Amino acid sequence: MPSVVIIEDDQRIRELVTRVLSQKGFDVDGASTALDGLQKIVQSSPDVVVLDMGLPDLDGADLLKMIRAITDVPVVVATARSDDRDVIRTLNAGADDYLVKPFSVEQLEARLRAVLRRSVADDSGSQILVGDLRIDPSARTAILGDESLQLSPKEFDLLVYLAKRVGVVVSKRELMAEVWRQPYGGSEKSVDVHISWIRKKLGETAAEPGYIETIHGVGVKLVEPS
Amino acid sequence: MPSVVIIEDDQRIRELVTRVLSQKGFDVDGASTALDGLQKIVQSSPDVVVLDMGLPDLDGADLLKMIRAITDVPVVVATARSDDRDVIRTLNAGADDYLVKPFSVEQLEARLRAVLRRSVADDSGSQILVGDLRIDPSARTAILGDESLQLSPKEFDLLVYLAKRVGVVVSKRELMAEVWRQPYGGSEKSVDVHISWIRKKLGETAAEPGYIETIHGVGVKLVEPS
DNA sequence: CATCATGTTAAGGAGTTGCTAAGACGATTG
DNA sequence: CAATCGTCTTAGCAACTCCTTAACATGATG
Repeated sequence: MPSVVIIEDDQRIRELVTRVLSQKGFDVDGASTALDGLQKIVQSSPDVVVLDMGLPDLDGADLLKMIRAITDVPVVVATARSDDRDVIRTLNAGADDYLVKPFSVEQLEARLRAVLRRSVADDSGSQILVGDLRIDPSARTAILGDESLQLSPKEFDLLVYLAKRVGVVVSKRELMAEVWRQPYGGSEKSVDVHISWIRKKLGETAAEPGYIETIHGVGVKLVEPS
Repeated sequence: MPSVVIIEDDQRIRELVTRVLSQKGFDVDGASTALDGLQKIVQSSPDVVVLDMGLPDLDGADLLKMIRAITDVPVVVATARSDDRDVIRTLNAGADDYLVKPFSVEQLEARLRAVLRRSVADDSGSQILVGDLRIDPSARTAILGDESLQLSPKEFDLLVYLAKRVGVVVSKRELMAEVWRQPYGGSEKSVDVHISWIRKKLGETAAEPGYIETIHGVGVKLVEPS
């Protein structure tokens, strides 16, 4: 079930959209202010965001920039102005699609589904090689030597994130933000546990590191084993 | 001209700081609420942010995390509490420096310039070479000849700080402020101990210096061994 | 030579990490 | 609709690392 956060100050519109989209099989969360919306996005990592540009407390373009800075979540913008330059500027600011008010909920649904389809498809990239480790992000496979590794989703994402930065120390904070998509709040203990699991599957331990090295008080890095 | 965003709800303090810092050559932008502050940060990408932790509309720590999630802009935090654990928690939450209220604008200016200096010097891209010593800040590795050095976090940070200023004498006070992040008091004895440990790992002593030289009564410097 | 700054080592405690196990949660299946 | 499976999170404890402090030694300075 795709999840949506809708940021819209007009209560009637918000409730209407929420009700109809819920019926259509979306998991909808509403916010009436920019700050509330930001928080909800961070907390629930929705699949798509609907953003009204005419919020009373903050310029819509600024909020869009903030959202873009935090996540790559697709954003569908609803605007009252139909000005061409405005639309272009909005799309340049990082919106994935737009709607001109007043819009029907059916229109909105169509846009949402289009955006969701697009975001599923866009996984590009080639293989990553580190030592005897071969990782294919788009196929979601990891092969060590000639043995295929059975990694859980999070384990795989974590390994890919490290593999894209071979030799560079990455902090747990960064991992929470980038892999877990929880820029704040989240406990960083999960990182330790997942690292431990990956190490086990790679046939190594923290005491006898091969690919994954811990830098005490700083983070971890993936390296070619020596 | 360095630009500053100051987030502070007390109008008198905000205006005072704004006026004085403007005279000193800063481009100052004030915000009285968390949301306004976030907006200004996104809009103007300042060189540094001054954040009062005692905002009425949002917990300071939360706002700090949000700022951290959005940008890497340095943040100097002003707090009313001088509690040690509090300070530590604040720095861990991503603050780059802190001030205890009430503070003079001169103190603030000094902290700002320190932070700015740090972020300019933060050329973390490349390696640093001194004699047979090769230091890579992003991988957090230090190699002497062909032997990898096992340095603790503080030892590494200290060595990097010295290595970025080869041949320049650095005082212990400066090291306490810049490496230990304790601009005020604080025993400087730890510096001696850490220097000693680094020397040992570099295979030298104070009596037979190689890379690290002491200038009695002044400080230490890193040099190419002769 | 008296005094002060620095050098070095050792020990304690605070904090971090590693790893196992148990619960929570959702998806899948019979 | 219950049972099962896979996954993620949390809790907890052991092991470990690191930093500080203290204490004493050594060296510099006037």
